[in-house]
Amino acid sequence: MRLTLATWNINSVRLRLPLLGRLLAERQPDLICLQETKCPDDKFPVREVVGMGYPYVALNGQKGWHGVAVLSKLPFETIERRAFCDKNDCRHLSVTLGRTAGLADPLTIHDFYVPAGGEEPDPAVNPKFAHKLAFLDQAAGCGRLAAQGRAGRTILVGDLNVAPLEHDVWSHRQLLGVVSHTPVEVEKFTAWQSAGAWVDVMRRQVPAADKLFTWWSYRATDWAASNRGRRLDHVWASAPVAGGFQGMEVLACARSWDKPSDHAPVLATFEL
DNA sequence: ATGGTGGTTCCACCA
Repeated sequence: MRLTLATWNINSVRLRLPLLGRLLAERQPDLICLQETKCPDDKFPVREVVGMGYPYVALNGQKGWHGVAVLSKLPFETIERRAFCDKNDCRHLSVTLGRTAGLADPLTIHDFYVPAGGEEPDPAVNPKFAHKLAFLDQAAGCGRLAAQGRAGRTILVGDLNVAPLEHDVWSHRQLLGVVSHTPVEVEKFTAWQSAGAWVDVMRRQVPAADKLFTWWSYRATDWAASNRGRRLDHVWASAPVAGGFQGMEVLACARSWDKPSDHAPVLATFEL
């Protein structure tokens, strides 16, 4: 069975519902993981999403900010929401597809929204950066998650808010001191990836020496002309799933849609 | 050097 999944930091699902409709109509992924929905669960546009052909909806949202959601054409066996750093932030959601989705062996999909970390890359003076580092440590230290990466059929996606490789940013040298690309974050991010032996499938397709971005700041006058991007959104797969990886695409054109998110959707296809 | 949210409806806080 072929499964296409998408991940997208949509930066307000209610404001960008028409863009979500366009993405789903044009690309028809089997499942999409959203981040920064900025929407409490009781205000989520479920009816509209069902009308777009996605009858299965899992939500972990809150008022104002953060928030993740999984929309699917295939039914879920289970839904889980995990809290990190003893906060009630809505930053994680996982679903399992199984027999009812036509899969003999279950597949678990994790949707993460890692804290951005603020401006100042010093945990001693910036509690948001301290929170980001603690979150990465906790994610890396989560034994169940690591076990799913090492032994299970699992995919982990989301806005992980770290650009780990030199060519995941427009200028490695100029961003070494900028939150998202600092050595301390990259070290913790890599430790998380190693703990679960996760395969970075985006980089399986695009060599590490080539630039690869998923996010472009709103602050640039012309995002495409300056192309000062970063790869903040990721698709990780456990080895058995990565073995069936068919390809991925960063839908950079969505960054030029009317009233866009500052993140582009990423689509990935697997033969399961 | 922009954009979204929510309450202070213009401004703080977050990304």
